[in-house]
This record gives sequence, C-alpha cells and structure tokens, in this order.
Amino acid sequence: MNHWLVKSEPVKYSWEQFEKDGNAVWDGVRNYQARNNLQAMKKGDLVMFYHSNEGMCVVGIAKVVKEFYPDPTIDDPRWVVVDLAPHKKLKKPVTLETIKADETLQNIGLIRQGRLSVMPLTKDEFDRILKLGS
DNA sequence: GCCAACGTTGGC
DNA sequence: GCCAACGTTGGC
Repeated sequence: MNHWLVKSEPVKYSWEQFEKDGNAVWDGVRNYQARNNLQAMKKGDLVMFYHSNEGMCVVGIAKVVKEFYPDPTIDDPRWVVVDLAPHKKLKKPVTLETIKADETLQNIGLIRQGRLSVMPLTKDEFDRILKLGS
C-alpha cells in the first residue's frame, strides 16, 4: 500500500466539509507532478489531508475509494481525479510547525516542495505523523 | 500583503 | 530548445 498527502485550502474545501460529504471527487489538479501522483494512487491507499494557508496542519486521513479517471470539471484529457472518502480524523492536528521541528520528517515533500499539492509519503513519514496526531 | 519558489508560456 | 516574463501557491 502507498501513502500520500493532499492539500486543500479549508476556505475552499475543508476536512469538516469532507466528513459531511462522506466522499469527494479530488478535482482541480493542474500540475503534472501532482497529476502523476494521482494516477499512481491505488484503491485503499491512505491519504493525509492537509489544510494549507489556514490551519497549516494535517487534520485527518482519507482513503482512495476510486482510482483515477478523467477530470469531469474540464474538457481536457490530460487531467484526472480520484475519489476519496474520510477514513479517520486525527485526535489532534499535526501542524506544519511540528512537522518542521521533527527530526524524522525533514525530507517530507511538504517541506521540500512547498507548492506541490499531491505528494507521496513514505510509510515511516506517514506513521510518524499518525503518531504525532494521536 | 509580501515574497520566495517554482511551474508555465511564448518569443526567438 | 533556451530563457525571460509572468502567474500561482502557500508560508510568514
């Protein structure tokens, strides 16, 4: 199983809304690297849900419920979406500050490539954040 | 609101 | 194919 992290600005789409909806079509990705990551997601993979700009913290874990297919919001075959469903909310959010301060998370994409909105995590990174959030 | 990082576009 | 200009993201 692979592990991922996606970002969302809570103003646009928050974890709370995601939980209320029960599932989400992860649309709007317009970056090739992020797109490639979406395409690599497999059903059942776990995905950290990060609030960018406001909050700046990992708030919960989602699960891939449907693998990639063409983005229905745009007439351009280059872009794809996946379907995500809430899996588990973290007991306490893990802030960017915490992640930056953690020795074992220095190589995380979140820090190294700040602007990427969909990125892979190693199992160690995933487990570490999970632990920090429980 | 500013700015650094970085991706994309378009002229040559 | 290079690179300058420009736009966007996201932390601060």
